Amino acid sequence: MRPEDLQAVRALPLFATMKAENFERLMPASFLQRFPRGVVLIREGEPADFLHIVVEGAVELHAHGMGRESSIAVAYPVSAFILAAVLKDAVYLMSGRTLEPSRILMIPSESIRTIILEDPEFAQAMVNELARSFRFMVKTVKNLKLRTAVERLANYLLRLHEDAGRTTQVILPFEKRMIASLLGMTPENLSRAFATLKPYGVEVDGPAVLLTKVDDLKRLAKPTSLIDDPNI
Amino acid sequence: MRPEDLQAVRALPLFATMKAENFERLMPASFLQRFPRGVVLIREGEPADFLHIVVEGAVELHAHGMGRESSIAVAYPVSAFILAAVLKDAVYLMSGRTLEPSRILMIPSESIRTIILEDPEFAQAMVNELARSFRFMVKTVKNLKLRTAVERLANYLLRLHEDAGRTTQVILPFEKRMIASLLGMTPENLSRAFATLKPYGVEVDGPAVLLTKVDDLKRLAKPTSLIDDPNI
DNA sequence: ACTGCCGCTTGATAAATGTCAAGCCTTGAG
DNA sequence: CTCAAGGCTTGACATTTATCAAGCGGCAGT
Repeated sequence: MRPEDLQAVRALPLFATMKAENFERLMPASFLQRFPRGVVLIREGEPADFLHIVVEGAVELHAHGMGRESSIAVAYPVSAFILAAVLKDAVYLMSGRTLEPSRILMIPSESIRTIILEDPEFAQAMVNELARSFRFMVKTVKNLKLRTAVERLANYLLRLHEDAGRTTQVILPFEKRMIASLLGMTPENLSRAFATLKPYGVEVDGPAVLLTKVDDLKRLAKPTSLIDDPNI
Repeated sequence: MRPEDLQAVRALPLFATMKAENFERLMPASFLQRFPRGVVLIREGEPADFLHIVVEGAVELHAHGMGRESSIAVAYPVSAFILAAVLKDAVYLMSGRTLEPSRILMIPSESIRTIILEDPEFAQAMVNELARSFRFMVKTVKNLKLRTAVERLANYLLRLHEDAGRTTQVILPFEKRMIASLLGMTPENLSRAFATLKPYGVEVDGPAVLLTKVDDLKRLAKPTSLIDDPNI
């Protein structure tokens, strides 16, 4: 790995607190690699030989079953994905595919499991990442079980709106079929959900969406921090 | 806490590996308490002041929203619930209610967060529990997004069948409306799902269910270890 | 510029799921 | 024993969501 990359990795929250000697041990066996868009990094069912960390870009986590496929989440910098599989020395439960050209840090699982036992600060960083991931999944389940498709879309748009600084226009970060899959519906149903939201001030033009009646939309969506706030 | 209880707690996987001195520090501030059935132990949105561990009995974890309610999981001995909230010093994302008379060990969150930094073995135990919980939630999401209600019920029955030692008869562990909520459907829909499974050898008599054509049921349910095996 | 592909939308229809209401059966209290 | 309450089931119906098919429109490659 190049010196400047090493320095950048060392600055990541996951590695900033660990002991220097352990960082020295971890890195030589690791790779920081660039991937183009659309590369499958991991496949569900395979043993978790490496911990993957998104340093740059974005990775879609998705799963298969019953002849269907569904997106579960999108991992952004800087977060580890499939950390739980690595720590349990188990197989991946999800597949991972780059959504954009990305830089991925790959660390041998074995090293992670060794050092986590010896470095409390590193263990603490791993615990934080795991806890964050767990809570994200709980929110995902609540979103799926308590809301209809239209409600999920409305809340998703409101979240984009918040993240964009409450501008009137938000830009959908992915293709619509990807958003449909993330929200647990078919692309056709997403189109119809957008149509349903028109009276609530949602105007779609390709990847751009205007939210002209945010208050009305909120009354419909009933956002709650216990589902929609990524920082809680 | 009584001496024999202390001993039992010390033997739990979560505490068996930690240093004796840290165990001594943890316990005095903790309670091991009996609760009757139906007691609300924690409420979503409240700050996570205590880590709760089910020592005996069972606890339903459920969530509210949009005027609806849904069961997310059931915690059995010996597992911690809401561990992530404690570690992040955040609010609970789920409510917890005893399903049976239960013994619950309550440990101040503050102590957990302190000792996890000092005791690598304890941190490791926490990491294991967190990783297990995370993977459970991933499987829950896959179950919800990839399967229909009938398929979820079929797989649930097959799991009970496995757990019971592949006997022809399985006993539903909860009231049907609770199972319906866990599986993400209404009680009415659960009744109809049972009826749909009749041609696949599923005969219901109150809480007892006969599985007379397990192979047929499996062909319908298509169980996969990546969703249905709790130990993977 | 043409053209084929692909993502998206729309319509028609089907399937899945939820809602409301009624009735059955068990259970527990009086 | 009687009876009320609650859990469960069933029927009728409404709503939500998926499926299938067609067509639109932008975009990349020839």
